[in-house]
Amino acid sequence: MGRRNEHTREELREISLQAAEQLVIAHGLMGLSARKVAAGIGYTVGSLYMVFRNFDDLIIQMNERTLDALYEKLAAAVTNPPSPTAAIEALAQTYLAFALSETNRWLALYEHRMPEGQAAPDSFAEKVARMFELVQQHLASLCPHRSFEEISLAARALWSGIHGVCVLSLDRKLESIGGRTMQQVANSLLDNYLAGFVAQGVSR
Amino acid sequence: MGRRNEHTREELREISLQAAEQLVIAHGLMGLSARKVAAGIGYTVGSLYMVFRNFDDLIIQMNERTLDALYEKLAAAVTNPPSPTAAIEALAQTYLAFALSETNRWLALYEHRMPEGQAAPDSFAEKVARMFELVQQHLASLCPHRSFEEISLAARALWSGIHGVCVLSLDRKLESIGGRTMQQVANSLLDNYLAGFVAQGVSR
DNA sequence: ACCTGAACACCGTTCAAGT
DNA sequence: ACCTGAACACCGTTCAAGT
Repeated sequence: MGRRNEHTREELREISLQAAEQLVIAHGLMGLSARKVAAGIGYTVGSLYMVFRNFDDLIIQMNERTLDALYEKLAAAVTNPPSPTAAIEALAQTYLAFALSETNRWLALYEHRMPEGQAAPDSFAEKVARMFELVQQHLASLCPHRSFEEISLAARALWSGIHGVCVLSLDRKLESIGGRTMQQVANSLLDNYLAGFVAQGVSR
Repeated sequence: MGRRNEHTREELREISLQAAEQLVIAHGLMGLSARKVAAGIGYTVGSLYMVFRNFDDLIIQMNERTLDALYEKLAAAVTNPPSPTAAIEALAQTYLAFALSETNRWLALYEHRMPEGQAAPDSFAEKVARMFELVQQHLASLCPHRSFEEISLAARALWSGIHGVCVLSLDRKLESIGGRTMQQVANSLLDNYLAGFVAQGVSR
């Protein structure tokens, strides 16, 4: 057997990642397996290893696409913002909306963990950093007199906070009862933090 | 074979959960398997199903123990607090310290997901709610004139925020660079949020 | 009633063998 | 060079069979 050559390596990679995405969208990261991806594209499991180093590599590459899609939406949401505050609120709102509409793909971003010793590739870390800088940038516009240190700390705190709201809201297991929407909680976090941040110096 | 009767059902459950805990502490949730737990206690895999409905049930019960341990530390940290603000800061600090020292057990709490349709048992949700109420209680002391609605929203926002700081700090994959400690980021979140919350009305 | 051992249906990964 | 098919070492889960 062999030598079908219907697809180039790049095409094989492309349809594999598309198939993986569909499986995750439909059944979450737990519903994803190398064998199912292979079946979905009409190849044998073994052929995936021509294109991906291993299963984690496939997941990481799929997740990088999700990060790209998320970044596009975030960047689009803050082109020509009316004010720095509006920009930061738009970033938070867009992040929440993405987590809500693309839930399974978004969940897969942090459900997946690297094996014990290994770390995610630099390309992955860079895509995360790129999103983080978006927050930092508009926070710097809001408080031009603050030092880089202060801005980066605040950006990290806000970003972590909004992320935490998503995590706890979408994980039904950890979700504490009470009919709050993600948006309400996120707005509370954002507004009160920014009020404190603008009014007083950044803490200790 | 069979009828060894060395342990009662309750003892079997106990040593299984202890073995599971050890495996998670050593190698994370990914290093846990029913077969390894069985090997660790000197039984066959099948016998675990006398005590646990399935593998998820074992994990949930192990995680409930972690929640208990966490709750003990949180509750102990806020007996006779000098002030409501100090109490809230102590809760955050204790939560961070637990995540840092018991990292793999803490990570297992939210790395584990229920299968597609199922939800975690009520006992699990109750333990989460109990921790949440601790925050709510001391936030109410801080702002006695605020409505229950406002307090619960603020508690949820703060709790989510602190949780987000932990998540992003401990997940090496999503961690954005910058030499901030978890404590610094959490303090920024807490202090600025509380400053905003005390100063102005709770947002929109 | 308790526990085993084997079976079943799944995994990720490798690799000799075919074209 | 590409791809398969089978093998390997693992999974969670079930259950007839033994004591």
